[in-house]
Amino acid sequence: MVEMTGIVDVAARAGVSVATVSRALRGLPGVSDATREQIRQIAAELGYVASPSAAALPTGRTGAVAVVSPVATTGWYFNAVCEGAQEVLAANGFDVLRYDLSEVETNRRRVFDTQLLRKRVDALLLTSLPLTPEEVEALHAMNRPVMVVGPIVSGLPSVRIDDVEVGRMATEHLVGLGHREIAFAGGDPDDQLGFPVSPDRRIGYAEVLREVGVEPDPALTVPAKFTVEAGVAAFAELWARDVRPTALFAASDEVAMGAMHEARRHGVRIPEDLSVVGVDDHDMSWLFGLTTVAQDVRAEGRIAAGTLLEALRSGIAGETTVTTVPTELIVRSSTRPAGQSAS
Amino acid sequence: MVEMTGIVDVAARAGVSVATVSRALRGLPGVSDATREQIRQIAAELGYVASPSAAALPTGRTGAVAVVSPVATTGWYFNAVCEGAQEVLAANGFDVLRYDLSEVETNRRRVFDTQLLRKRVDALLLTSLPLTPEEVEALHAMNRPVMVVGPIVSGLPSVRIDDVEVGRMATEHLVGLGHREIAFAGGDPDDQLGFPVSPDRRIGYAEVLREVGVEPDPALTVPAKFTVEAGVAAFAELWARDVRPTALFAASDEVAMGAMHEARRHGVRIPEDLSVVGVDDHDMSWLFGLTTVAQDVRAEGRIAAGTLLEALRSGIAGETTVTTVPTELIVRSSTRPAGQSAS
DNA sequence: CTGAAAGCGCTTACAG
DNA sequence: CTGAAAGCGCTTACAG
Repeated sequence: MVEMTGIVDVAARAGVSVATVSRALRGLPGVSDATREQIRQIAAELGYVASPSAAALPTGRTGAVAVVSPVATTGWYFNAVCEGAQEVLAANGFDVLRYDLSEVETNRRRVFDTQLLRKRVDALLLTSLPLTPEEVEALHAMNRPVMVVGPIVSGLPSVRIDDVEVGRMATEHLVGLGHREIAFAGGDPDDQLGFPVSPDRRIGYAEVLREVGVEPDPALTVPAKFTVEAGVAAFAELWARDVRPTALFAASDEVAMGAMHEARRHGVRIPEDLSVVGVDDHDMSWLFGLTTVAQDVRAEGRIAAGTLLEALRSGIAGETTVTTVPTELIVRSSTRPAGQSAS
Repeated sequence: MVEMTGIVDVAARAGVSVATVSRALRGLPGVSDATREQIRQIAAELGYVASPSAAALPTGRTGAVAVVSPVATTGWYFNAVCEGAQEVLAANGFDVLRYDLSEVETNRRRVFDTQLLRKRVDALLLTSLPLTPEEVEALHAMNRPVMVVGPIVSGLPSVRIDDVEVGRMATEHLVGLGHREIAFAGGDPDDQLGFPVSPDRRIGYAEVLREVGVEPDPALTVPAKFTVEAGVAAFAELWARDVRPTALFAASDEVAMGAMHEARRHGVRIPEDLSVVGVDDHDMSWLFGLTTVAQDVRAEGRIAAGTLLEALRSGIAGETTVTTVPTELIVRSSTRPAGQSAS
């Protein structure tokens, strides 16, 4: 092992005890300004940095927070949350440990092994993760601040958007353009956990349709996870059902992108033959001219991280509050008034 | 602090010393099978997991590796590398700490503060990071395994693709289609560090052009960082120069996407008026029908992580070897023979 | 095969 | 304002 300057080196060089060095460097009271300044100088010269492992032992604080997300593949959304969180965490000297739950079984056990994670991080940030009641229980037992970004999870504080409202905004836009035969693509048929995001968006969609006197047609609803591939499959399914809606509300931009791609493959022009609205304002959505209900995912990550830091600082577990951040309709070129099929 | 079962609890319950528990659980020799099995059982019952911080102190091993990437914004590529790396790292029980170098000045200092990082992680994985000689020096001084994914960095082992060959493949494809006026978009004009990726791709491009008797025209080369926005700007620049190439080789798919978008805005049809080739096979490239020189970025991350684990396991610093992974041309609909402008 | 004990590098009452 | 000392939860020679 190469020389690693430790606290004793600094203490020796400064002619004080390690206790004083520890207090001085961490800004604790009870150190004269002169001494503190001198110690700082020496620490800087020596390039001394306290070992997080060593500091974690007596304090129980690791200086790290975990960001847990499902299936790495789903990509953009989770990375954006993580980027936002990481931004504020790093600025506050915290490390971030990323846990991706790809192989469902294995990794889930690992992540929610309270012992494991509790010894590793001071707080947890979960992104759009379906959780069982037992898992929520385990998280509480961890006795560490937890935030979830995405859905409301009973018993856990979260940062989210109003998904029903999202569904309303998208559908109102389409309805306002005169569309009445509007398909909905979203919802994971394999979801056993009642993950509410897509269902809520669908509720908003259904509400608005009924408000204009249209009963939502089950034949116009197709399931789709939050991926481009699911969007492709969703449109294919609609097409196979022989329904020909004039508009499509996709539960996410990625779903919308896939659906648009598949639609074009069938000779359906967008927006001439089909108007499409997505959700998220994915980084690439503007390239597709995609109209979307935008959310600031990175900001959500930042807010969640900030709340976590606050809880850590105050030592208070934090209320189980739900912070709802605003969304905004961004109209681009994938939507247009109904009945204008002839360009 | 809530009850955290520690090694003493397990030892007490098993009626053995903590030393034996430590050895048994880590699979070290010198423990009878019966004892080991019993200890395992008890540890499982109690949900005991060794504290990484506590274990790190005597061993100097944190069980974590850092994945360092520049500017979070550049997105896809770095996330893909990280996903690949994380996959193998997590499978081997390692945590991954992500460091994004967004605010250049500040974070760079932070990350390359050898003391800081050395006390935090056992190994380092750098993605496409321009490094100064001093930084390479600092990395060596850290005395920890380091791998870089992307460019060859003198003195550091890396996993990369043959960028000159990439340039050749893309250009040969276009030349083979009969194109001779081929633009190149790539290279960061602000780069002070001689980051070789784009320049190498350009070398391959120039080589192939010369081989068919065409002297590369400086007017057909425009700078572009690896972003969609840069691609937009690059095409705009070409357009402003009043050059009208029949094909464009973009240094990355994101650049290509931006360029295609801007081209269409100017009424340039793809591929009728302009053939476009990118590099990477970005997750979304197929949606654009983009012809590209594909690389398996996640695999590169996996390989780099595997090498790191091997170095950690063997204790050997590892050769400064360069692993070159293959690339493959994927032809889609953004390229077509020259001179077929009339559709 | 197993244990007692020192030590890893910090932090934190407790004294002074 | 400052220091001596115990302790955080492990690992690892060293004995036996």
